[in-house]
Formats: sequence, C-alpha cells, structure tokens
Amino acid sequence: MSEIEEKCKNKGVRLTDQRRLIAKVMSDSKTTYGSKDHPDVDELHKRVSSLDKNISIATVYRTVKLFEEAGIIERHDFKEGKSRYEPLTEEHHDHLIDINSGEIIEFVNKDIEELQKKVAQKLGYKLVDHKLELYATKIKKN
Amino acid sequence: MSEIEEKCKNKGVRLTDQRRLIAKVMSDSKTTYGSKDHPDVDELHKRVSSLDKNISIATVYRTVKLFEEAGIIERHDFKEGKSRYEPLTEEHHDHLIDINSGEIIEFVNKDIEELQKKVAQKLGYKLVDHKLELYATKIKKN
DNA sequence: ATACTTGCAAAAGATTTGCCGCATG
DNA sequence: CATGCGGCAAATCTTTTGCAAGTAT
Repeated sequence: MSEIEEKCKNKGVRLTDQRRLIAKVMSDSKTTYGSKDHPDVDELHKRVSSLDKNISIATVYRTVKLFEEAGIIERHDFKEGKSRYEPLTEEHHDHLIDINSGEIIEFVNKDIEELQKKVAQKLGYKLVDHKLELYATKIKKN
Repeated sequence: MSEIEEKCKNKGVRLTDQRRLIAKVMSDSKTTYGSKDHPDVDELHKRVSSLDKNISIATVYRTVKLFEEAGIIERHDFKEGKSRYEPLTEEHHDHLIDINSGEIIEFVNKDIEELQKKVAQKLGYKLVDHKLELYATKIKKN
C-alpha cells in the first residue's frame, strides 16, 4: 500500500481504485520519477493512464483537490500557469529554483520562519501560510 | 502626465489614448485608490472604463503585458487565480496578503533578505531573485 | 505612408461542475 | 441500501489572438 493511501486510511478518506492509483503515483513522485519532482495534473494523468487507461482527468483534478484539502499533498503555483503537487512532508520546507536548469531544491530555515511570524505579528496579523521561493544560479566552483 | 506615462516616454514605449489612461490609473493605484492596492486586470478595466467607456479589456491585458515587459510595472501571481499589478518601485519589498479581505500590505525586512542570501550560498547558489508572500488573518483587537 | 494598435468575438488553456449510472462501505 | 464517486461533456474563468479598421509617428 502506498504511503499516501495509508494516510487516506488514517484520515478516513474514502478509497476507490482511481484514488488508490493516484495515491500511488503521487507517492512515487518522491522517489521513482527522479529526485522528487512536482508533477502537474496533466503529468499525473499521464502517469496514471499508463496504469489504467480509463481514468478521467476530471477525476485527477477532483482527487488532487481532495488530497490537498485533507492535508495529504501540497499544491504549488510556480510561474507556469498550472499547479504542481508534492506529497506533504512532516517538516515544512521552501524551494530554491535553479533559473537555468529549472531544478528545484528544497530547504528548511527556522530563522526565516521565525522572522516571518514576527513580521506578520508586527503588522497585526496571524501568519496562516507563506510562500518563499528563491530564484538562483549555480555557483561554478574554481 | 502620469508617472508611468513618463516612464513610457523615456523607454520609447509608444503611447495611445488607451495606454495613457491605463498608465494614469496604474500610477494612481499608488495613492488615490487606498494604500497602494494591487489591481487585477478586471479592476483596472473598471477604473479605466469610468474614464472612457470604449476601452476593451483585451487592450488592458495587452497594455499591462507591455508595461511589464518594459520594466514599468510588476506582476504578482498570488493564490487567487488572477494576476495583480503594481508600479515598479525603487526599493524591493514583499507582501502580506489578508486571506479574508484580499488586502495587501507591503513590508521590508532586511534580516530575512540576508538569510535568504545565506541559504542560497550554502546550497551553492547565487540568489538572483526571490518571492516571499505571507498569507495571514487580521488579529482582532479587543 | 507604414507599421503598430484597438475592439470584438472567438479561441485557448486550466479547472470545475451537472448529470446519471455505478461502486463503496 | 444509501451515499458518495467517476466519466463525460459542457461550463467557467482568465488570458490570448485573428481579423479588419483605425491611429501614431
């Protein structure tokens, strides 16, 4: 059983063949399909279709939304016009995007998190969510 | 002449009545319409229409894209499905978005900027650009 | 004059939804 | 068995574009 299917069970998310498949493909996006890519709905549909040709893209949309609302996967809106998804991890992380290769590197920085909370507070707000993306170029060594 | 119209002239961007009007409305979005809002195309079209009923929304889309590519205004893709714009300013700033009202508050925090640079460096990258958005709810005072 | 602009409506691309038969718990 | 789910196509929403006519330099 895939990691995400497990989470569905724990959270009482009803399972179907389609959802199980999407769960599997999402789970595998951590390991099987390169170093944790962040597939969009179209890509997910392609991958799922290779396992079962009868799954509608509407179902992928509905499922991905369902999983997201259940706190099982995470949506990202990078500047591409369409959303990309990744399995939700224990520890929150942000993304550094290599503007030359498009590669995405995940990182964690508690100090920044802390400062964000303080900034919001100072403005009279309670921080609910945030998005931090670093666009950068690789430093060639030597 | 509006601030943005001025910039168009300096950059050799061809001007028309429509563009002048859109330039004016964008320029005014810094002061006239509340504490610097970040209007989307629909809102811009409404404001422009109140001055000239014959301006098509397609023109607003085209103009806003033109201004952006000329480095005169800045586009933001917050989590709302549509882009919002603001005049490009000297000093970089980030945004806090009130997830209830949609209101946007700008802030500057040098410490966070500094940490971002360090994070990138540690990963072997040179920071070129970044995006930081805080999504928050107003703290009710009582 | 000539290349650029505009308005309109149609097209496009991503995502959502109504309907209805079907599967799940 | 009742409720929820999935497939399909149509609908939405934002943004883009082809075309013919008008405009800026």
